[in-house]
Amino acid sequence: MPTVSSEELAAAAGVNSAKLRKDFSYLGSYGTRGVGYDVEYLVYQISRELGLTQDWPVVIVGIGNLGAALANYGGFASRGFRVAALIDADPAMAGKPVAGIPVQHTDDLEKIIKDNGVSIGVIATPAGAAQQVCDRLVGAGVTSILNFAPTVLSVPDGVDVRKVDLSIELQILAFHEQRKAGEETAAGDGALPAAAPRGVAADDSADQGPDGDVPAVMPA
Amino acid sequence: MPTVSSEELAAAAGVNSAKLRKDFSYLGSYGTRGVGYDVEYLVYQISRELGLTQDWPVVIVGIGNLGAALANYGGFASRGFRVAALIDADPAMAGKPVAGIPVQHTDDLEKIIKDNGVSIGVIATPAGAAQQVCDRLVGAGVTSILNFAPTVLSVPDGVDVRKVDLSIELQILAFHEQRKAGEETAAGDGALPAAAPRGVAADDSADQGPDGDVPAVMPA
DNA sequence: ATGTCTTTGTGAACGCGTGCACAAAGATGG
DNA sequence: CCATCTTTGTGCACGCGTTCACAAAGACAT
Repeated sequence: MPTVSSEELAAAAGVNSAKLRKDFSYLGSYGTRGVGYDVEYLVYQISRELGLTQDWPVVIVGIGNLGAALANYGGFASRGFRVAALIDADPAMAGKPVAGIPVQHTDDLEKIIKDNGVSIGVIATPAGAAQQVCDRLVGAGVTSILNFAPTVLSVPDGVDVRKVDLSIELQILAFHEQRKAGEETAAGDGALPAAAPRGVAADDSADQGPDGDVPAVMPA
Repeated sequence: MPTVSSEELAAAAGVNSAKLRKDFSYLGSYGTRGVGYDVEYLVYQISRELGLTQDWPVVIVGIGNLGAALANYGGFASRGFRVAALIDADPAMAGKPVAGIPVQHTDDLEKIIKDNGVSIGVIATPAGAAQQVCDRLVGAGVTSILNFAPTVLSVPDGVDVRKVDLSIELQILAFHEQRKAGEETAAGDGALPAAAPRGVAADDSADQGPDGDVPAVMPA
């Protein structure tokens, strides 16, 4: 039986082994002391807990460049997601296949949602249409929404919304870039004391993920 | 002189006023006790600290659906970003305008970077090309990279990389979705004790952003 | 069966960010 | 010039997640 120890896994992932064991313990204990974790069972358990073993039908609304990019994105299928339908408000798009899936018109949104048992919707429309599309999705039974439009959506309780702002990551890079360059240029006219915010200047670890890394305060 | 108090700002943003004041204090103290913050100066200071007043030329490499979506994305300009060039490996793309900017061939990558003084690069290529493109960008002087390709890039010290995985947000939604549905279905065959991980079950606040919200452990 | 050795699972300590509460600062009015 | 009132700036305490460190559990050899 192939096994791995928490120590090996931790080294490979660059995290603390105790944290890893504690995380695993929340899934229930199925490691064997003195041996480690059964690889196959571990993969299965994590996959199941994360929902990777399920089939999640999703609809993408707004088939512009971004919507098309998402429809073509290969990373979804391997994570248990299946693009059940593409929806766009432009009648000229209707019937045209994108990523092998024919685009359907917004008029049929409710029917599409219900026929496919969709509970997750992706909004890739212009900002102006986002809230309206959101309302219709929720009305049709969608309870989780991934929003790429630059708008804060309001939804009833029980509906999850996650907003992805493509420029925020760039913003964070620019913020760090500015710090790199700012060392020699010193303060300009504003007389900033250049006090180091918590953790920002001391950011040595080369993580590649979205984490608390930059001051959170800033309106849209 | 128009002013705002930390209390007003906090109420509008839905955060704690003390946190807000403490955050502002890291930019240096320029509030007036008994009055509040000078709006105009506050906006200027935050904009400057976040790099919004600067002009950040960026290049986008890989003009597929995603690259085109990024090139067309309106949110960049208002944040101080300017798409200086689009680069693609396909000779058929060369010269063709996307979002009003002519696509240039990968062969000229180094020259383009240097001529435009670009320090931030966006990689929207297929996974296979990402590391190679990354190396060339870094070699040409780019010190910050936004990576949309599903690959962990290795870069020398001093170069920042942020990885955006479009499926992770969906994953998080699916995870919550599963919890919503899982309440009545109870445990399956795996005999999971359904112990509530820290903070996940107790997620009442309806935030819409990427924050520590889901277990971090999972290989790519 | 007994001892040793490896690795898990977890109680306890630590560190850090957030929120509370208050003293200091400055405006404003008498 | 002094009193009062508002709002900032910040020391301190609390809560939570991470890390340490070790006892318990099981495998494996003798």
